[in-house]
Formats: sequence, C-alpha cells, structure tokens
Amino acid sequence: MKPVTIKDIAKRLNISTSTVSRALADRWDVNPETRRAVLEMAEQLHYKPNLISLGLRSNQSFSIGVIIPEFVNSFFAEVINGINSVLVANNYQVLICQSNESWETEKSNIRFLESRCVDGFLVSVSDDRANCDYFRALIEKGVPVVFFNRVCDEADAPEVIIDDRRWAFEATDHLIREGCRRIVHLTGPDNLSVSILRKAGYLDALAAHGIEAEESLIVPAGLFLEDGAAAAMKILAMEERPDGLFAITDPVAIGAMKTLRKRGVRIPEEIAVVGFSESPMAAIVEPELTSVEQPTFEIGAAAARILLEWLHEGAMPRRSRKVVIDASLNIRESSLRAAAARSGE
Amino acid sequence: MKPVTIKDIAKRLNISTSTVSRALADRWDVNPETRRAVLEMAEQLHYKPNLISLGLRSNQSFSIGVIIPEFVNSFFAEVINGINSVLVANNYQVLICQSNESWETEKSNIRFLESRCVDGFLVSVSDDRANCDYFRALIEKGVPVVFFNRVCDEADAPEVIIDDRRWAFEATDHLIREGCRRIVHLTGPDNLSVSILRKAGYLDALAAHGIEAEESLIVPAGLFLEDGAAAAMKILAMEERPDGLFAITDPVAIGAMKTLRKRGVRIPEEIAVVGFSESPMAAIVEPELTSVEQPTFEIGAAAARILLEWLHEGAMPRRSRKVVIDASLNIRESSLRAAAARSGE
DNA sequence: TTGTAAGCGTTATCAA
DNA sequence: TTGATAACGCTTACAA
Repeated sequence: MKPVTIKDIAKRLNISTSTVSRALADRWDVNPETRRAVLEMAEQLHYKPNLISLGLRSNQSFSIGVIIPEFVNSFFAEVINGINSVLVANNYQVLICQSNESWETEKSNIRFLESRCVDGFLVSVSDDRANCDYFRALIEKGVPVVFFNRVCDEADAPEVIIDDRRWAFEATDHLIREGCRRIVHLTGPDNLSVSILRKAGYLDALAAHGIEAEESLIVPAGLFLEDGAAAAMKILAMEERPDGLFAITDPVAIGAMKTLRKRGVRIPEEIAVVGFSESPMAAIVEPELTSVEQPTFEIGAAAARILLEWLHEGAMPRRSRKVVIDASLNIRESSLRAAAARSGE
Repeated sequence: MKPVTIKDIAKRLNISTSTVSRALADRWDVNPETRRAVLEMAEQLHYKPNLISLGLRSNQSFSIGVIIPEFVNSFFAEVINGINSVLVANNYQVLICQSNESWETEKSNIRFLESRCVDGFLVSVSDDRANCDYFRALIEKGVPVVFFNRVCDEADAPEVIIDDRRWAFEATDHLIREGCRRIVHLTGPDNLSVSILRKAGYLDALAAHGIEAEESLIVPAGLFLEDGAAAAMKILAMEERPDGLFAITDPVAIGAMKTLRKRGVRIPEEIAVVGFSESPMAAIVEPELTSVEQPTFEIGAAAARILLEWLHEGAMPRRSRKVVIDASLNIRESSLRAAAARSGE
C-alpha cells in the first residue's frame, strides 16, 4: 500500500495540493472551512508528512550525523543521550555512526552521512587518525562540525571538552596528598588529545610537588579493560613497585586493579588507584574506584546546542569556539591510602 | 556552497543528466569514452550522490528504524552493533530511537520514523505498553517489523529471542544443585515478555525439584541497579532469610548483591546469586556474578537479516516467525555455594 | 549511444 | 482565498 500524500487529500476534497499544503502548514491565507476539511481528511486517511521530500526542496534533511569511536562503553552512550535530548526536541533526527577507532571507517562514515545530506556533524575523533584534513575540508565547504571530548585542534571548529589537563592534575595531586610518591601513569593512544593532556596534567602535578618524573613510570596502555590488565603485568614486573596509579580511563584503571588484586596486591594500601571519566563500573568494582566524573549528558547537550545555533545563524558561533564543561573528582576507597592505613593498624 | 549534483557534471561536459546518471550507474548502454569523462568529472568535482532524492523516486529510504528502551546499559548497545554490522554492509542506515520505557515515546518514535520513510523497523518494546495495536497496524499496512528480545506475541511478526523460560530454569536449577532451597526471585515489570517467561522458568525449576513455590519469595523489583538495591532491603527484612537469589537482570542482581554485602551478608555462602543477560559488570563485581549470557551481537544480526530478507522478498519470511538463539550459563563465584563452603571450612 | 520528459512529495511563487 | 507551475536530485521509459 502506497503511503498517503497530500495528493490523495487534494483529490478527495477536489482542491489543489497547494491548498492542502497551506492548510496543513496552518497558513493565514486559507479558508477556515477548507482548513477544517483538510485536517479532517488528513486525520481520516492517516496522513503523515514525508520529511524526505521536504529535505529535497529545502536542501536540508533535519538530521545530524554523530560520529563516535564506539558506544558499548556507557560514556558515549550517555553523551548521545545528551545530544538526543536537545536535537529530538528540535525535530532533528540523529544518525549515529561508529568509527571503531578506525580512521578509514571514520572517513567512510563522513561520506555516507554526506550522501544522506545531514545538516551537520557532531564528532569525537578516532585514535588512529593521522590528521584532520577530512574535517577541515568539511568545514571549509561550510558544513557545520562540532567536536566533543576527543577534538581536532587543527580544525577551526567549536569544541566541547572538559579541562583534561586540570583534572588529571587534580587526580594526581590527590594521590600525592594521600602519600604516594612513585605514581605510575597508564596512558592512552599517543595522538589522542585526551592522552596528551592527561599526561601533561599528571606531569604538572608531579612538578608542583617537586617529584621527579620517571620515564619508566609512564606506561603505554590503551583505553580498555584488557589494556589495563596488560599494563598491570608490566607493573608487577617492575623492580621498584609504584605506590600509586593514575589511569587514562576507568576501564584501564579497573582492568589494572583487578589484575593487581588477583596477584595479591592490596589496594589502596600498596597501590592507590585513580581512574578518569567515571563509568558506572567505578561504583561496582571493589574497592570502589576514585575517578574524575565528566558530565556526559551535559557535554552532549552543549555540543548539540552549539550545532543548532550554527544551523540557525548560518555561521559558526565564534564565542563557542572552545566550551569547557566543569568536572569533579569522585573520591572513593581505591585511593584513600591514608585512611586505609589507619584502619588497618 | 551548494552540493555538486549530476546537473553540474552534465553542464560541464555538455551532455544530458540522464547520460551522467547512466554512466555513474555503470550501465551497458553508455559509451566508454563518455563514462570515463563522467567518472573523471565526478571525481574532480567531489560529486556525492544524494541518497535522499533517490529515496523519493523509489519510495524507499534505505534506512531502518530501531526502537529500543535505552542503550546506556551495554545490552542494547551490543545488539545494535550486531544490527549495524548487517545493515551497514547492505548500505542501509540505522536510525536509533530510545523509548525510555515509555509507550507514548514509543508511539511518537514510530510516527517520526514513518515520516522519515524508514523501510522497516527493528523493535524491542518498552515495558509500560498496554497493547500491541500500534505495531499491528504497522504490519497490516505492510511495513516490515521484526521484534527482538522484548517481543509482542499478539503481533504477527518475526521475533528473535532466546528461550528465556529455559534459561531461567537452568539458572534456578543451578542454584538448587548448589544446595539452595529458599530461592528468592527478583522480577521485572509485569507486562514484559521476559519477566513472565523468566518467572515461569524459575517456577518450573522449583517444581522439577519438588520445592514448593512461595509467593513471598517472588519480589517485584525492576530492571536496574537501584531496583536490585531496593529489593535487597526487602530481603534483609524477611523473617526467614533466603539462601539463593535469581534476578531478572544482571544490574538487579548486582544492585542486590552490593547492598547485601554492605549489610554483612556473605555471598555465596549465605545467599548464592545468579543474574541474567551477562553484562560486562558481571566480571567486575566481587564476587564475580553467575549469569545467563545472551549472544547480543548475534541477536541483532539475526533480526537485521530477517528484516533484509523481508525487504528483498517483499513478504514476511514465514519460517523466521520465531527464531530462538542459543544462550549459556556462565558460572562464577557468586553462586558456587558448595565450593565456597568447602574452602571456608 | 544519447537526449527528452515525466515523476517521486512537497512548497514557493505568481497569477487568477 | 485558491490554483497552476516550477523546482529540489535523481532515474527511467521512450524517442531520436
């Protein structure tokens, strides 16, 4: 069965499609009688406007492409909820594509979404991307792009982030105040903005407390549970055991923690642990994990709002070039070394 | 800047748009010379086909609407990965809508996706839906709908499920074999197919072992962490403490387990616990949680394949009316009561 | 082998 | 207040 169109309504009422269109759009220049009849008939035939054809004419699709590395870990899923809340309320559809941390996939996602005529992009970049040329080209063509979380500084586009460097500082500073002196840092992929910034914050904190950084304490890990578990094996093999651990993400922290505990390392007494980006798992694991909490929903909502503004204004909203959202450090058992030591005595 | 269209290519080459169209579609009836020129020009101008306009003509959009209750818990996110893997490979776009467990939202999602001319639906229904009339109407109109996980038996549509009743039986049976006799069951919302079936499986297992079911041991909980935590308080208040717990989902099991442990209940020694639907948290929580593992990715992929078949055949694939995917019981510490008792002696 | 023209659903423009 | 027509990007009979 073919879908009902304004033609069907027009035919039934013996009027023209333009009148039907006007009546449905609630225009002033249409007879109240006619409008009523049209609305009634539309209802009766279960008419639903075809948003696709609308897009053809206006050259906009009322859809937004979202490109993220993955959404199985709840972080990006929560961000998408923030994005959705804003865009759906404005009658936009969200098209979600996963890059699976692959640049190639990211590029093909962009092409695909362009073919679908999305009105703009919300992007958190993958980690194996060599440069930002693709996004630069997009922006130069006039396509609105807003980055969040994992950004592309070389591209001139708005970004919504937290102050990763500052919060990595806070996390490390907290460990030092808990008495840690040999703090290992599990890093993420090198070309990810968050990797670089969080490492910088870690180094800042060491410097602020006059602790010398040691190359051997900076352990390349990754972003996921397995990466943390693998890194833990390296830690166990170290001649001089560290007394603190700051991981780039919660999964990495948890993966490391589980492995260390299985090998009999007591947490936080022997090694205090701090993660980053507050996952639901942080409150599940034992001991509960200290972590930097990012307001994920708000990050998504903010990015979506900037994109909407760009769409409405027709130009990049300059004052939103860099939006820094606040974060917080949730202190839990995994890092409370001083308290644990006291209660253990 | 306007996007490049076949008109632009045609104008530059002084040929007609139909020739360009044919050349791009790689038709036989076009001069190799012309084809080469067209392809070259398309490349040069960065031409990208407009999938939207294509849909207008053919009355199909090459997009599929997916409606799920939520995707912050990884279960549905994993299913979507399965869906994506099949559909993206077939050049379909997936439009994801969350119902947030609200029937109203579900209905508005359907309307919205219909307006976007999706070619079909993949649905896991929300829990507060009164009936399936909406989906029935859709199917009668000839719109392909495939249900997965949470299905709508009243609607005549394919469904992809696991044998919830059987695996609830296995889970409960396992607890009984571990020596449990007073097993509490934390249930989900009443009108959800999985709630009903898992409760039935629980009762089956009790009956099979000649254990009398007790109304007071069937505790209405919900689907999430908080629901499990709240249910745990009820358990703690029971006069006769149960020795086993089977929860409708992992989050409920984990919520209950955390609360029980905080109140000093030893798991599995005092209460053995089994969850359902294997979440990543199962392997994180302590003690690690025994749970029924559903092949989430495969469920999504299977549902997507059935939908594709329906789309290609033009008729509902009858032999896929009910596809039962296999599952398994992952036995971990939380339920190994016998072993724990031995090692504790 | 190529071009012309109609059509998909809708709206904007102009004329009636 | 309403209707006819063109246009959005693309494909496809049919004609040349």
